Amino acid sequence: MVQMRTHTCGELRMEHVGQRVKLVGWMENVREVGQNFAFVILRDFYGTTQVVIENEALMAQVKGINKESTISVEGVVRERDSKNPKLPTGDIEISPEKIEVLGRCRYNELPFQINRSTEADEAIRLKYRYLDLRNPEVKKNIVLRCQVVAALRSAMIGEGFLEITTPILTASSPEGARDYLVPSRKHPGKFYALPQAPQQFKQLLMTSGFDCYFQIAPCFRDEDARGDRSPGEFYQLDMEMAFAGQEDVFAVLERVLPPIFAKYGTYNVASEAPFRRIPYLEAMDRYGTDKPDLRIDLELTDATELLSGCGFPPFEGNTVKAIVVSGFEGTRKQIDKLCADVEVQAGQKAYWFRYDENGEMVGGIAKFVQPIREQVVSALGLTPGCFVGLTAGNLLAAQKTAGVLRNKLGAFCPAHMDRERYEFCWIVDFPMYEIGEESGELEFCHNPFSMPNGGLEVLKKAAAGEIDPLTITAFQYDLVCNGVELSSGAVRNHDPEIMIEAFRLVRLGEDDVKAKFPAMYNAFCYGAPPHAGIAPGVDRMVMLLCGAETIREVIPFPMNKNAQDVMMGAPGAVTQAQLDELNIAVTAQEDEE
RNA sequence: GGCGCGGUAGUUCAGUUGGUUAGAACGCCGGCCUGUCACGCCGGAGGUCGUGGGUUCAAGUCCCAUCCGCGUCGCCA
Repeated sequence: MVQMRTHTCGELRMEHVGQRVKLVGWMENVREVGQNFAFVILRDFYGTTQVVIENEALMAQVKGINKESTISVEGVVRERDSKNPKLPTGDIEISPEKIEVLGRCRYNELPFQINRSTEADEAIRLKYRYLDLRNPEVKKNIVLRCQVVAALRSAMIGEGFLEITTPILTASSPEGARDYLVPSRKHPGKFYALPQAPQQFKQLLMTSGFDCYFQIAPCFRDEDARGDRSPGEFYQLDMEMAFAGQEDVFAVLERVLPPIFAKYGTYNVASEAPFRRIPYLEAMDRYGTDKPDLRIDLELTDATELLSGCGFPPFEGNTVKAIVVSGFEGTRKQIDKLCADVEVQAGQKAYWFRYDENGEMVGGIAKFVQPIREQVVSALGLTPGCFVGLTAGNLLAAQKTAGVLRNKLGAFCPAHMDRERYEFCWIVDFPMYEIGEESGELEFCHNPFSMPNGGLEVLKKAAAGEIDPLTITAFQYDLVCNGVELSSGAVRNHDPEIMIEAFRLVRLGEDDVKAKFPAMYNAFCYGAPPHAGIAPGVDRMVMLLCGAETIREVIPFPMNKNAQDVMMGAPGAVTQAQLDELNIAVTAQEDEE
């Protein structure tokens, strides 16, 4: 068989000069620099190689080929007259004898220029994703993703974990996000659901006696998108360990992640084990969020006692949080922009004043703090040149708004944020219960599978009214890196008795537990091991590693914000015959374009 | 669903208090050019200003409605 190529476009060097070679690739560019004299740039996955055209026949042929056609070039490698040190193959070029078109590009005008695709509108990039991905800059994120996934697999296997796949077609789960449903042909009126996570399956694997499980698992949730949340589907490094607790899970990821972040990351500094553990309440208090960016050295100060009575109406009777920024250099315009951004993102206003070089309170709400200047200076520890950002509201609103303000201030002040690093932390001790905003009643704060700290005893005390159920914490934890929530995990509740007691506090009985999670409840009645796990998001991890602005840059074929694949035309209409077979009647229809 | 920003040439954008024929860069087409590498120079084609109404002598520009995209909040056990 005749070889299609002898080399790739990235590998020819001076040592190959004189060899006869055959290259294939996309015709990226033609630079005509004289009559019957041109340079053709050939690109494949591995790189680019220059082909020099020096006679009338080949010139005529090349001029008849649209850019981005695939071609094969057969010729001799020779040293360049003028070398290009910027290119790995910049010392050589191909003097062709034969050029053949393999796949003609029928259009001389593309939707966007390949090497500038990242500048084009994202909707067009997604529609022509196969062209967008030809751009080496775009492609490299996907390549990185493959490398990271391979490294994660190899590290987890090295830790003694087994990769086990779990079903994609499964049962709808009553808790959590909205499910993607799949109709059942053989069972009219019944539906499968795509898993929101392999949660129940991995716990069943533990009950089956597999000791350490992991999976690069696809997860499906029908919820709206965000910059860091792809609609529809995403991947998790899902893992679970039997006869293990919180610290065992932490130890595994503390061994697995830092080397991968150090090797594949944009920044090569990553936190070392053990990562900082921050209780949930402390994180909210000091950073105003449960996913703090620890690269920012600013913290929240409570200024309620100091300022709620200062006469500024929004502070009256509210919690007030302050962020003191030393050495602040920002113009009035920049401060206004910052506060406006906070308001858009947090939905609440931020206020400010400055303690200037002359020891005067200036700007923003300065006139309210001027009368109590000395108390303010000593309580907040102000030094001349300090900026003070302020938020107010009920405790949670003041904290959350301050959390947003803290991130903006960090981004604005390089002196207070060393970007070039990966800062990990564990957020621990999440509350088990909360008062639901709509119901006004006690509800599970995160998920009902977590083991309460204190076990059965603490739940019974709460049921008896001896303690406030809101003070119960769960063995539930988040892994956070640079302000991004990488994953949630928990020590699971493996004891049916404790499970029933936990549900009883939210007014659900044993029957409800059995009805909602039949497989797990039944399985746990046959002797379950204590177990714990976690599931870091693969997409978000890769996003952090390559410094991408949106999660779509690390997904080969992402959907748009409205959960549509405009390239494939999904979701799309189906035939009446298909619907009939599934016993499905469509009651409303979107207008077709 | 709420709020914010945006939609003008193939692409990215500019377009003044409403006022002549809606511009630029890149791309495309043609010509010149024998060492380019973001090649260069000259010329050319290319527009339902998202869509529909309205105000006006006159609308890319002002008003109303609507569609689409992105961000954000809700949502994401």
